[in-house]
Amino acid sequence: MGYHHGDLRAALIGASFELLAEHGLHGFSVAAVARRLGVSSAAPYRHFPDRDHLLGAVSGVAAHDLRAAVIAAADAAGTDPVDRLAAVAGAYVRYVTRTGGGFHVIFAAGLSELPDEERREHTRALMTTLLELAVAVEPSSYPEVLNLIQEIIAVAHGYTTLLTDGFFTLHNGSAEHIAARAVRAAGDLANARR
Amino acid sequence: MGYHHGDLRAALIGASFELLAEHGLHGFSVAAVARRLGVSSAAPYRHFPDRDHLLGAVSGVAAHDLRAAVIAAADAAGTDPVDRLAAVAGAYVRYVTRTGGGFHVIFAAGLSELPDEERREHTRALMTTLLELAVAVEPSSYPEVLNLIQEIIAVAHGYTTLLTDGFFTLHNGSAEHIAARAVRAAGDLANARR
DNA sequence: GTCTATACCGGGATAGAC
DNA sequence: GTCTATCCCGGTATAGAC
Repeated sequence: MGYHHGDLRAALIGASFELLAEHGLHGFSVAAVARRLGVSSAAPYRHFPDRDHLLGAVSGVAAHDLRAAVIAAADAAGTDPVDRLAAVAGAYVRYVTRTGGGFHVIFAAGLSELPDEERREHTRALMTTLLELAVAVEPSSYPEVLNLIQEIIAVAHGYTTLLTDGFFTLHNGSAEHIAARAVRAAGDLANARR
Repeated sequence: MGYHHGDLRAALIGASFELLAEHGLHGFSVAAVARRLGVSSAAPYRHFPDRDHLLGAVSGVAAHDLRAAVIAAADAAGTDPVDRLAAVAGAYVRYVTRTGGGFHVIFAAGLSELPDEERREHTRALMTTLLELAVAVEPSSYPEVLNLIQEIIAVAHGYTTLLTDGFFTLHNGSAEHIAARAVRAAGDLANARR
């Protein structure tokens, strides 16, 4: 076993993302993360009390980084509220296929019990940002705004999971291709609500 | 261990659906299926050579039953092609939340290697039915029709996985509620392509 | 702060009795 | 056709050495 020199805690989170991106939540395990870093299977437990706490830390980083990616994509899309909201779907597909940190990780079962205030704050900020982008399209009642953003999330998440599950053929199955189609579908949904 | 009298093969497939519906693909295992039926963990291997062959049989039944549910929902929706196509999303949400047999099972990794001709035929028939419903909305080029039905599937599958992952609150999270919202979103997508 | 070693568990799969 | 018994593997987690 190699001895890890440096910030093992951060390295564990980074390696967790690699595993999630390559093999999904199913392929994530404390043992596999340790193996990838060349440290013993006991080493992670010096930094995280158990599997869920490591996954919780990953979840917090994912919520934070996904929010940044969403904001960047919206700003790159210009000033039209529909374009900005539709860009969310593209950012989601790209971020999750690249890092594995989607809503199934951010809201993974068992994590809600963790009293991790920093993580809760990141997920809350992410949802607030998404709601703000939706309210710019349809500034009506809160339930309708929530409905709209959930529609956008559903189509983006659906495309992403179908892609990572190998549903699409190689020709139609690049992340860029699917991201573009998710943006188009999200734009259609947003326009229908305007 | 109880001794199973009757059609254990069929019982194994039925118990597999129960497990999938309750705990998802993650909670599916040959041992758990056997436990649920009160038979020994070795008994399933008299009917299926390994885990993937059992899952493959489940996949074939799911494709067949999902197609029937889709056809019934389309017919119940009337004659408007958009309504008929949108009904697909509702049928998908209802069928998968009830049985666990969604596209992630029908196209589960490893199953494509199985030379199960009956299963292949069921999945092919399902896709043909879906394409027929889509082509009635937009009878243009094949790529556009494929694109449309994949959009519908993405939004239906996205809503379903978010629902089973506990993303929605209890108030907004009943299967019927989500199914209705999937139908509305699918209708908007279909209308945008018409 | 990381290692080695270990206990425990659940799942996949097989051998041989009945 | 199903059972009991068993083996192997990988994952979670802990104890104690360094």
